Amino acid sequence: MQRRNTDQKRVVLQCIDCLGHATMEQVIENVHDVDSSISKSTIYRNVNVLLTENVIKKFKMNQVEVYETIKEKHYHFMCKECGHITDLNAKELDERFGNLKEVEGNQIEEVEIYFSGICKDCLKKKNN
Amino acid sequence: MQRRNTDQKRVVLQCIDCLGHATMEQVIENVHDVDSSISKSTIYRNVNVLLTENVIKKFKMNQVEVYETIKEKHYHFMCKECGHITDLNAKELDERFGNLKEVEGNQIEEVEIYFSGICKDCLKKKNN
DNA sequence: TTCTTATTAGGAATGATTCCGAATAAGATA
DNA sequence: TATCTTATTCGGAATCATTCCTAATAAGAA
Repeated sequence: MQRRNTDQKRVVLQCIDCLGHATMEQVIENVHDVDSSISKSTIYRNVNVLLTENVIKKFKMNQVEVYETIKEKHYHFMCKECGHITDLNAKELDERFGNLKEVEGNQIEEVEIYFSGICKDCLKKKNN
Repeated sequence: MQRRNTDQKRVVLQCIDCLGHATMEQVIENVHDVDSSISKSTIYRNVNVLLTENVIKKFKMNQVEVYETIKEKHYHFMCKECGHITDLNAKELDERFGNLKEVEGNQIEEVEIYFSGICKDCLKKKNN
């Protein structure tokens, strides 16, 4: 099937990209801020199209489903206080986690890691 | 609120326990095999009760939401060929992952790790 | 055994997501 | 540029998992 580029698809991608991390609810809200005539079904469809095109990806942590555009490899940290998700630089963590190829006879192809705790900013607030 | 033990709750827990890892669909099916008069809403409610009581936990990997009883700490490996989930012994992995307390200024309290790839059994089949 | 009230069955309500069909428009072709 | 094919859109209906509601039931304390 020949894919087409539409304004609607561009808006959906742009919203996910500039939000950084977004729930479906936030994507819909943001898209409607830009153009409220874009229907929900179009937003859902384009999110799925972008997922199958590997332009964005979806993950879930602490019960929250989140979309983001695919950039360099990194990990996620969610703050239990403020709920904010921050990207963690992959380098430092990859040295630790990246070279695991086999565990108990099973061949490992992917490792998903989600960190949670208290973020830098909330730690500061607590110490004041 | 004073919690009560009911047959329905016991059946729900027993089913999750002996299934090892179960989707909600599998839990419902299994509970109904034992006693088809237990209503869906009762199953859902008890699963949620067991979650808040920290008797079972829920996690999601590769788009599949799974329930299991809480036992010793371990990690999960999902096979991309057969879809089966196996537990990985925590010891070996904890030495590697367990002692990370801080990354980029954020205080880490929990680390969730999900492995996927090709399991022992599917590797064997491929090599035959 | 009695009494309080947490729990249940079962069906209705909810809400997120997908489906559908006629209208529109992307983009290939001449 | 005009024409044509068909992917995409809108928007409302359909779907489906989950939660809510209410009268009836039963756990477990007294």
